[in-house]
Amino acid sequence: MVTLIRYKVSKQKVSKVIDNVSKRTISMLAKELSVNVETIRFYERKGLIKQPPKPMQGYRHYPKETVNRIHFIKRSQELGFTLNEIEGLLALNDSPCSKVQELVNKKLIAVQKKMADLLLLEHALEEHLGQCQNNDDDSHCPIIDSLQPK
Amino acid sequence: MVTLIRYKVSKQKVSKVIDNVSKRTISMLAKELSVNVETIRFYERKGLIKQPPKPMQGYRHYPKETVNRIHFIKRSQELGFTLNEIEGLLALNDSPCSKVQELVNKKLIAVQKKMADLLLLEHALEEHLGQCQNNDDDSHCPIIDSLQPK
DNA sequence: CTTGACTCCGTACTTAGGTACATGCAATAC
DNA sequence: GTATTGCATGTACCTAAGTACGGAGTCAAG
Repeated sequence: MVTLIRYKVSKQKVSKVIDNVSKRTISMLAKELSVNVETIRFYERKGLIKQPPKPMQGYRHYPKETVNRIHFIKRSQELGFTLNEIEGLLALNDSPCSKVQELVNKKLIAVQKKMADLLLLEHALEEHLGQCQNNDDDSHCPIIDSLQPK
Repeated sequence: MVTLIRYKVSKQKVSKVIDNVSKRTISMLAKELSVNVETIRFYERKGLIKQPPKPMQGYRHYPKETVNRIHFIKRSQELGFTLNEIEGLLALNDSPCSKVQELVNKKLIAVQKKMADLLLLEHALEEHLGQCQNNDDDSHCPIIDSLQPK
């Protein structure tokens, strides 16, 4: 009987059909999410995801839940949140909306501040470049001079 | 004779008058530039400034040149250059203007790219916050949902 | 049955820009 | 003359977000 089943339906196919009970090893999880295996281990060490128990026999396998969780982490990272902040977001799962808004708003303000800084920087760099427009002597650069004291 | 001179002109005053031969120890240098002593040592290790020779007796003293050099470093940092890039800038001291322009222009483009990224981020964050506007249920936040997969 | 690929686990290394500490000696203050 | 700063030197530590490695165990294919 057993051999018959194994003959007809390979483990690979089973894993694709019955998703939440499939043997999703760490490298399969990594591939599914396009992240490095080491990154997953790192998140485990950080406590961002919980490590599934190791069966007496064989390797650990990861539930769909872990996939979702890492997905959440990655999306939040795209929004510019640090892992520490994401830890906070994850803990906020059923928290009042106002709390979440507070965090997101803080991040928004930080982003806006960073942009303002970069705008100043942009102008300063442009001004420096402007000095070179009126410079006939290519062997010496006014930018270097203007970085020198006094 | 010696005592007479020391009586009339204190070491402090001498150090202010004859600047390049004054005994500028590392902590005086640090104070002059408002940087940490450890930072100067770090720059020495990095090769950004050269360590003056240690006299047989007493402590090292630093020439005005080092003051200028660290000044240059700090100004360049304000323009967003990394220490590695500044190493390049310092080497460019008498290089053609076009080379310097190239470096500065590269930095300008990087700054502009970073700003564009942040702008997208800003919109994304604002949009997430917008979802909360139409949310009556403070006990559950739509932002969290929208970070979840599918 | 052996080979190659994968997992597990702990630890170390990476970049950037410093900061801190431990030890020993030098110089200055009182 | 001693106590307190200050310097010299080397090494370790810090954050962030991973990446790499070494050794042992395990699994699957040929």
